[in-house]
Amino acid sequence: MQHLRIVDYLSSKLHIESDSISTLFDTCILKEIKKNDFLLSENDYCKHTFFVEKGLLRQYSIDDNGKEHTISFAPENWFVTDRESVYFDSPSRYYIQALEDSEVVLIDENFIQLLSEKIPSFTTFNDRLLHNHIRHLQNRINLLLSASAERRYLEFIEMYPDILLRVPLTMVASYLGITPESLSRVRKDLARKNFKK
Amino acid sequence: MQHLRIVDYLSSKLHIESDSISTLFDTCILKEIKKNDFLLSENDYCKHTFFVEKGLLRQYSIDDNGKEHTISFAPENWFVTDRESVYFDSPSRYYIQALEDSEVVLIDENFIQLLSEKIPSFTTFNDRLLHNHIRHLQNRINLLLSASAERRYLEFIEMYPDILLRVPLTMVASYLGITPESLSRVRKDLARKNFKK
DNA sequence: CCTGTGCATTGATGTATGATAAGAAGTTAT
DNA sequence: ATAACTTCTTATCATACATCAATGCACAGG
Repeated sequence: MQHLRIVDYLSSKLHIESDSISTLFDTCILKEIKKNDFLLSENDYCKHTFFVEKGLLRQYSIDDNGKEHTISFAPENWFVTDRESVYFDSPSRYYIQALEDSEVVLIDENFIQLLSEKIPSFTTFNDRLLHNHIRHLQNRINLLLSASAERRYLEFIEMYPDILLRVPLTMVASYLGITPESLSRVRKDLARKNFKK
Repeated sequence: MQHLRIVDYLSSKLHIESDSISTLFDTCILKEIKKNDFLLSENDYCKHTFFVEKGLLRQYSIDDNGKEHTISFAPENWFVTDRESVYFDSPSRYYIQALEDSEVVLIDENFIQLLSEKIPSFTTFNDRLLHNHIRHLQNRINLLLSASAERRYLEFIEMYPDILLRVPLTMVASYLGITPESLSRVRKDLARKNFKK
């Protein structure tokens, strides 16, 4: 099998030799997906965690008025999944779509089980992932409760400067909870302020 | 030691006899705290998970303008903590305060370790708690992104009918991300609509 | 009993953001 | 190269929600 980024990623995070885990991934499925194709749709039962080898994914919901709301972006070396659907075996409320031609490693519960057995530190790492996720979600809630559109945008570019350059502003707006038009105005204001200084 | 709700709670969740875990809690600290007192303040390092035996707690942040934003409410039989601070050993951005005279069990990392060793199913339970937390946070983000103040309020009363009756509306408003005045108007509108029907 | 304090409500007014529409600029397909 | 899309911006108008200020109530403490 070809060389996988996830092997390097895990070997660095788990502080182990990449050789020692490389073979574990021989059975893993590497899936290529074209721009705009879906890995998950609403009402699907999500069965995998996706690790992004290449490309960029977006997770989003669609509300009663047909509007999209971005839950997260996932570039290279990121995990993305609908934990609610996987863990509680419930129909998903989200879509996961490729924003660029991408490659993902499909990781199911059995494989997680395998990793946990073969690599003792993997359990700890997994736990860390969960806590990181919680930290991130809680921080985002706090921002949505307390910060203006402008401040949220500024935090976004600070946190994800790379992503800003790869996705349409429409989707950034839907991540921030505002319309594309509002984001356009926010950017205009910021540009003006920076010019004045 | 007196009888603890957390023992019943865990014995029911873990499907084990309460007698078999009761003694584990002999070393646990049961703390009484008065209304308006704090279990955690901003910049503290949170060292415990709190289990609410009695009373009601609130977790909230204060923004740059001095406004409070409620992160969560915790009534009897709930766990509350700042996972970010505990897990990543970082100064907390939140306050945890008693809204009523309360009693909480203090659970530190050592005790979690002990429970994991003595009760095999506890690890699974703990994992479930984390996933539940994530599910809850993600759903809330989705609501903040997509729903009006009215809809968020309706979801709140559906989800936490009991809490609505125990906390000032000001705090409900700060949970929903609106001002008390706006909440008052939302409620007025709803009352009018229901009357018309 | 009075008085202070906190909470909810209401009205008047202000503002940030939404809705709609249209055009400019960049991108993709034929 | 032209057409057909997307994306982004701008303008106008509309609205949800915020802000500010005042009032009424309930209730706790002296």
